[in-house]
Amino acid sequence: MSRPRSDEKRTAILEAATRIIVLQGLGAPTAGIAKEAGVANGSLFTYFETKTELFNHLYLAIKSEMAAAILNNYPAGAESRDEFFHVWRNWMDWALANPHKRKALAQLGVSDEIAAETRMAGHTMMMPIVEMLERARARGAMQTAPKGFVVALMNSVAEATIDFMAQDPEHAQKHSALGFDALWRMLS
Amino acid sequence: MSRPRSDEKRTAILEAATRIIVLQGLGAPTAGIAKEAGVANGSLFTYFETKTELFNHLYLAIKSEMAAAILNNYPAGAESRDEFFHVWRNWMDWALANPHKRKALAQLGVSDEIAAETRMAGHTMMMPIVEMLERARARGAMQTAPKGFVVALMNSVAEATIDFMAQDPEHAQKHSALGFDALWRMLS
Amino acid sequence: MSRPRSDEKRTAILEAATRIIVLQGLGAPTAGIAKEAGVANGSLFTYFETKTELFNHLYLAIKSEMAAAILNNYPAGAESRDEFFHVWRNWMDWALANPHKRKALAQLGVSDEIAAETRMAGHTMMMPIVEMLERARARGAMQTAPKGFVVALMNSVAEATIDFMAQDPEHAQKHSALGFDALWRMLS
Amino acid sequence: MSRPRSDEKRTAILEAATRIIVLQGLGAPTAGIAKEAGVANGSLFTYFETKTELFNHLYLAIKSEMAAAILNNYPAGAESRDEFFHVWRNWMDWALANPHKRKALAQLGVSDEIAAETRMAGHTMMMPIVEMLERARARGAMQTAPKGFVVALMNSVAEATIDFMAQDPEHAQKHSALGFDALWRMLS
DNA sequence: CATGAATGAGTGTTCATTCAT
DNA sequence: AATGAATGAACACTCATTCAT
Repeated sequence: MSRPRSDEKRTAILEAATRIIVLQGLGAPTAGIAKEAGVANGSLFTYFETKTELFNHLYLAIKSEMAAAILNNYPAGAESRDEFFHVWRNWMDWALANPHKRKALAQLGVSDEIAAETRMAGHTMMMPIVEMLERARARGAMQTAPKGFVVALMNSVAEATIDFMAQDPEHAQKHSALGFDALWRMLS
Repeated sequence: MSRPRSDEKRTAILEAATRIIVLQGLGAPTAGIAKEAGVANGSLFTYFETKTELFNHLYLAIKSEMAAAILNNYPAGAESRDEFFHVWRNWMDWALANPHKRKALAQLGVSDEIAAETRMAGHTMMMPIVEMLERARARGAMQTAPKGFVVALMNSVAEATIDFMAQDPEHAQKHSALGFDALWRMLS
Repeated sequence: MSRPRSDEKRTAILEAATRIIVLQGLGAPTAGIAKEAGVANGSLFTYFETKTELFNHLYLAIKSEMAAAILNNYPAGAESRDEFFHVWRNWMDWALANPHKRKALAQLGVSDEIAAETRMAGHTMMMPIVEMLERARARGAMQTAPKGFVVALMNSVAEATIDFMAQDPEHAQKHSALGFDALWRMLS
Repeated sequence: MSRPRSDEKRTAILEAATRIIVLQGLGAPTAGIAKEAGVANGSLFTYFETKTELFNHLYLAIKSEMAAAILNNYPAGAESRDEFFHVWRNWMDWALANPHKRKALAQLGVSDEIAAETRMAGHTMMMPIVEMLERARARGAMQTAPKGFVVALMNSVAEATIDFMAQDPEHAQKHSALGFDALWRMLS
C-alpha cells in the first residue's frame, strides 16, 4: 500500500555509521551519518528511534557478523589445536578484512551507550567460541581459572595480535602465528 | 607560559576530572569538573587552555604516577622472574588501589583527544618496564617477535588480569598469580 | 474542490481532533490525530489540506452544532424571558453534554490559526440568538449600548456559568439559574 | 568578583517575551525572544531555566503588576460602590495602557504550560479584590452564590468590557461605565 | 588571578507535508 | 483513494570558551 521500509536504507545507515564513527568518533552528528548514508536527516529516525538505539543495533550487527565469520566452516571433531587454529585464523582474517568494523566495534564496546542487554546478546553470539576455548584449556595450566578470566585473556591476546597485524600487514601471517602460539602456550 | 599560582587548584582540577570522567565519561561538561574541583567554571581555563589540553595532561599525570608506582623499589639485579614479578605485583597493587585512575586512563587512552605526542611521552615513562620485559623474553619463544608486539601482549594480559581482579577482589591474589604465570608461560 | 469519498472518515478525523486537542492542546501532532481517527498519517491531508484548515473546519463544525443545539425547538412568539430562558437552557445543556467539544472550541477560539472569515462565519450561525438578545434588551438599561458589547457580555456570562456548572455538576441547575438571572438583571 | 546577573537583562527578556508572544503566540522560538531582548540565544537560559519557566515567571510578573495597579490608591472605608468603582477604573486603565501585557497574559492564562501553583500564586495577588467583591455582593441577589462563581462573573464581565473598550477606544469611558453598571446590577 | 555571566555554534529529535507504491 | 516512508526545516537547550568585573 505504501512505500515499504527499505532494508537497503537500513543497511546503508548502519554502514554509514560505521564509517563515520571511525572517522569522527561516537560524538559524530546524526546528520552526518544520514548524509553519508544518502538519506534525509529525519529518515534515520524512522529506522532507529534514537542515536543510542542505532549504536546498539550497530554493535550487535557487527558482533554477530564477526561471530559468524569466526565460526565459518567450523571443523567439528578435528584435533583441539587445529580446531582452535581454524577459529583463530577466521578471526584474524575477518578483522583484517574489516578494519572499519573492528574499529567501530571497539569504540562502541567502550561506550556507555551500549546497554547491558546488548552486550549480553553479543556474548551469546560468541558462545560456541567460548565453549571451544573451554575444551582447549581443559587439561592445561588454566583448568582451574574462572571461565571469564580465560575468555578475557583470549580476547585481549587476539585484540593485541590484530592491532599488530593491522599496523604491520606485511608480516601479518607471522604475527598471527606468534599470537596463536603465545595464547596456546598460555593455555597449555 | 607562566605558571598559574596555585598548584593545589591544578591538582584539584585533575583529581576532579578523574572522578567525573569515571562517572560521566569524557563528554562530561567542563563546568561539572570545575564544580567538583571547587573552582569557578572559568578558572579551569586558566590552568588548562582547553578541555583537550586538560585531558592530555591528565593522561600523562596518571600514566606517570602509574609508572612510578610500578617501578617502586625495583630490585635491580635480582633473578629475572622475581624481578618481573615484583613489577607485576606493583602494577596490580597500584591498579587495585586506584580504580578511578585506572578507569579514567582507560577512557582517555581510547579517546582520539589524546595526541600522538602525549601517548609517546606516556610510553617513555614505561621504558624501564619495557626493558625489563626485553630481558625476560630474551631466551624464550618470543625472542624473534617484534618488541612492540610483546609489549602489547604484556599490556593486554595485565589489563585483563586487573579487570578480573577488580570484579572479584576476594580472589585477587589468585588471579594475579594466574595472570602472571600465564604471561610468563607466553614468554618462555 | 472535489469531495473526497468517505464522509465517515472526514467525521472521524474531526472527532479525533476534538479529543486530541482536549488532551494535548493545539500543538498535538497531526500524526496523533490521524491515529486516533484510525486513518493513516497522510490520509488526513486528503481531507484537509493543512492542519490549519482542519482546525478552521473543526471550529466551524463545533460552532454550528452548538448554534443548532441552542436554537432547537425555538419557541417563537413566547414571552421574551421564557424565550430567552429556553435558549439559555439549550445552551447549558449542550455545553454540559459536550464538554470535549466545548473545550476544543475554547482552545480554537483563542488560537490565531482561526481565520477572521471563519470567526465571521461562526458569528453568522449565532445570529438568531443575537437577534433574540436584541429584543430582550430593547427596553432595559443596556438599550443604548452597542450591540457587540451586549453580545460579548452574554457570551462571557454564559461561559463563566458553564465553567462553574462543569466543575460542580451536582448543583448545575442552580448555577444555570443563577447565571441566567444575573444576565437578565444585567439586561433589565 | 564577576559580572553580576543583570536585572535589566532579566526585565528585557520578560518584556521581549511579552511583545513576541503578542505577535507570534506562545510557539515563538526562544531565539526570537532573545534577539528581541538584545541578548544571546543562550543567555535567556541563564535567567530562565526553560521556556516554560520563563512563561510562568512572565505570567506572574504581569499578573502581579496588574493586581498592584488595580489596588493602587485603594480608598479603604469608602462607600461600597465607590470603592468598587475605583478598583474597576484602575483595572480598565491598566488594561488600556498595557494592551500587550493583557494580550500576553490572556495567551499565557489559556496555555497548559502555566503550572497550577503559578495560577494559585496569581490568584493570591488578586485576593484583596476578591474580598472587596465579597463585601459588595453581601446583600444582593448573589449572596448565596458560591464565591468562585461570582469571581468568575466579575472577571468575565471585566474582560468583555476591556475587549470592547480596546476595540472602540473613543468611547472607552462610556463602555467602562456600562460594564460597571451591568456588573453592579448583577450583584445587586 | 578568580569569578560566573555572556556568547553562539552545534545537536538530537520532532513534525507538517509530500510522494512512491 | 489510502498508506506510511521520506523529507528537511525548525527548535529548545547545552557547553566550551571568552570576558567584564
